Amino acid sequence: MLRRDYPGLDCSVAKALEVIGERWSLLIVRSIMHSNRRFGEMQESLGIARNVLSSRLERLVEEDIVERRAYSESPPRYEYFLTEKGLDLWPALIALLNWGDRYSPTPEGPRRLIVHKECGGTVSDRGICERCGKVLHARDAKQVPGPGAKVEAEHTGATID
Amino acid sequence: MLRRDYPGLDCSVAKALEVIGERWSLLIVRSIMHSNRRFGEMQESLGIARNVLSSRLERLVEEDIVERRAYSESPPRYEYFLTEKGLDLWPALIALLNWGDRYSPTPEGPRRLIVHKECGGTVSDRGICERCGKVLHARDAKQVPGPGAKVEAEHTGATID
DNA sequence: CAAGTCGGTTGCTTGATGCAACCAAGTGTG
DNA sequence: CACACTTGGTTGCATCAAGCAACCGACTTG
Repeated sequence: MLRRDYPGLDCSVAKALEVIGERWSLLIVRSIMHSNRRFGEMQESLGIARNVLSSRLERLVEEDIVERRAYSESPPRYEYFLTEKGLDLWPALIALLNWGDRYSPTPEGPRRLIVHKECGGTVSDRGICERCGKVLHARDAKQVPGPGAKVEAEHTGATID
Repeated sequence: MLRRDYPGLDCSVAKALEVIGERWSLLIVRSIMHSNRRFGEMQESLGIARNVLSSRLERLVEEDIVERRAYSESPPRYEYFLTEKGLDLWPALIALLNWGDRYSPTPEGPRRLIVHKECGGTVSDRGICERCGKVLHARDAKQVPGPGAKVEAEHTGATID
């Protein structure tokens, strides 16, 4: 996106999009949710330009959506984790994922299935377990490959720690 | 956004963002949901450049998210409506709205409240009525100004027809 | 009959994105 | 001990999208 702000718009959707509405931002959040924590992993799995990934991560850290932690001092090496604010984007991602599944389907079926870790039930577009009925959050669910997944699909079975 | 596609990404979130992830697209959908149906209304309420609005609407019509109907033959005048596919973006918008409210709050409280038309209950971030517990869709809810709304807030009390 | 309305389009400038090359500080390999 | 490789970026450049203002065509209103 060009300017990331929507000046004068008194709207919480606009406020949200000012922060995560830039191209790639939500996909980076999703990628970290799927346990791609390192710069190179994200770059490769998303196919994003390195300079753009760098600037997006910087912004996401500024906005307290992502946390950057060193796992090695020398040479300096970093991993990126979602904060609570970042994890709270899960319902929006689930809603978008379901919309994408419904309207850009693969012939074989959903690319991914979201399941409730505790009971194994599938998760609805509202992030609710269809078996036990609980309203779930990011940590309660995991992703498993669905019938429409490509074989070389990135990082299957990921979970949030 | 520059290129609107995310080539090689086997992910329904990416598929969704290819369609509605460009800057302004979701806000245009939201604007039509709030009964801004005409070019000039949307342009003014969003503060978007006219050429950009024009190209976004064209794309949204192509993608069958928005429908363009003439309400006058001569001079040709048009109104834009959401299709079912467009209305199905409601859960994602609600999720983003709630996230925006939580993390970019006004001191006074939410800018907007979403209420269930039928029973008047407030609607949760999952699009569920907090009074009667029903899972709602776009047509079941309406928006009313909340305590954090600016006085000149656009089009209050809008509903979906 | 001049000014306003509506729904755009055109041209120009600015700025974001994509791509490839480069860099720095290590580590592993013969 | 030299040389390639890994990781996590930065830099420079070309291209494409967004913002802005002006214009336009077909009416309608005063």
